[in-house]
Amino acid sequence: MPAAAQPRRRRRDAQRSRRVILDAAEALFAQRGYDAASMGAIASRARVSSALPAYFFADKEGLYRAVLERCFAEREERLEPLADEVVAALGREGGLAGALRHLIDGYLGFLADRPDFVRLIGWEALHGARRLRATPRHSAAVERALRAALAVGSSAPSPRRDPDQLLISLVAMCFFPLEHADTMLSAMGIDAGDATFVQARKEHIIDALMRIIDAG
Amino acid sequence: MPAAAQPRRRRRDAQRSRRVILDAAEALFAQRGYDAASMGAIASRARVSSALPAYFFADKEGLYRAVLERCFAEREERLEPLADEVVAALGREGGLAGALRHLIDGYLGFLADRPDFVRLIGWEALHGARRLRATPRHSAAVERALRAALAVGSSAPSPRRDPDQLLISLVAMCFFPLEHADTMLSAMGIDAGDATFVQARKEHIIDALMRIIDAG
DNA sequence: TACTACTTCCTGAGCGATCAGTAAGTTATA
DNA sequence: TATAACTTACTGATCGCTCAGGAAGTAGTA
Repeated sequence: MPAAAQPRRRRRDAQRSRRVILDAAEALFAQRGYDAASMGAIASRARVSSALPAYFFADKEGLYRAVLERCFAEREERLEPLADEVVAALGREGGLAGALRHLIDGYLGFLADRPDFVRLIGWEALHGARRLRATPRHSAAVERALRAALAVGSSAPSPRRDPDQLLISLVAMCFFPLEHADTMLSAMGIDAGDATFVQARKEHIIDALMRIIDAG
Repeated sequence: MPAAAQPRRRRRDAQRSRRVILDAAEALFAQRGYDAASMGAIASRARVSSALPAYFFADKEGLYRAVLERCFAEREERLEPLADEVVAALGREGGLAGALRHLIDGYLGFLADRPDFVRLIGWEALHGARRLRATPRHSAAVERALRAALAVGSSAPSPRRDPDQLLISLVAMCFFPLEHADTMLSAMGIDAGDATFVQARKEHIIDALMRIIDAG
């Protein structure tokens, strides 16, 4: 038989199996949401039997939590160094403007690189963040960077320089177009993936934040 | 028999039945999402038999679409007059500032009055707005008001005055805190329903937009 | 008014499909 | 051989939907 269909029995490797299951689960949970992502579909995508996910992660709930934990851990790995860089940049010549640009650039870059993360957060928001409460979910990285930036600006406290409000607006301006690419942006005739739009969006956000902070 | 358990057969009323079914469906679709809102639960909440929703609306899909259509029609009823008022306010003494305040006030008021609408849009966004394409979904009201406001400001065209970018930021700043009350705001220790926060949020948005537009 | 014919509204029961979870069995590896 | 890795087969529950039929209302006719 020349090159017959080789069953190609794969070597047993629990770590690898866990990983491919987590990958498949992340993709399907992000794409379809918790309810619509069936264990069978996850197993099928991971090319394992339908019972293996439950073997490693106890049940669907456990698998979902493992996905969340891995996503949030990755967020920390990306945003914590970013915050350090932003704080460092505040002391250099570019000053506030350069630091703010680095912050927005890094944050938007993270969101663009991790669409699954954005979608998982979206599902969680609609589910009242019930499953989020069990996971370490507070990333103070962006907040830390923004507060540091505010500290070097004019020191006059003002309602519009309220760090909380500013942080919400920052995240909103970055997050919202990704969440609503198929609703609002599509209705406006905008392709959220278009490079020109993404660049214009970034410049708009940086400029807007500088003006709100009123630096200079 | 003194006041025995009266079955209280209710008078037949197709219009009323349609309405109570739509009300129940809207509440459950908004709360749980399309998949998790079962026809049985909807019927139960509407206090009708489990088969009546399908009798009136053909199937679950039809019921969902009817809910969406009613919600979007109500949005038009609220936002179109608002846009007219904003345009009218642009000509008066308050000028740009007053008009912008009226716009944000009205838009935030609508969103606060219709949490079901906000949540339904959220579910739709995550589902790729598949079911939204069939309904009239484009409300140009806010866009119309904003463009009119921009026209009376300084006429210099600038990237930061790009009406599209500005509209996205406006909606993002208003919408996002409502969508992510249980995720980001909760993680920040903020109660999104707190009156003080809501007021501060409104002032922040108005001030931010004025600064981005750079009027005066 | 009284009766019949017909339509619309509404219910309860049940069918087929899907899903999460489990238990028992099989194979690879140490 | 003992154990961990993995599969196959199965169960109970739930869901969307259909269907037969009954109750309520309407129109026509006398």
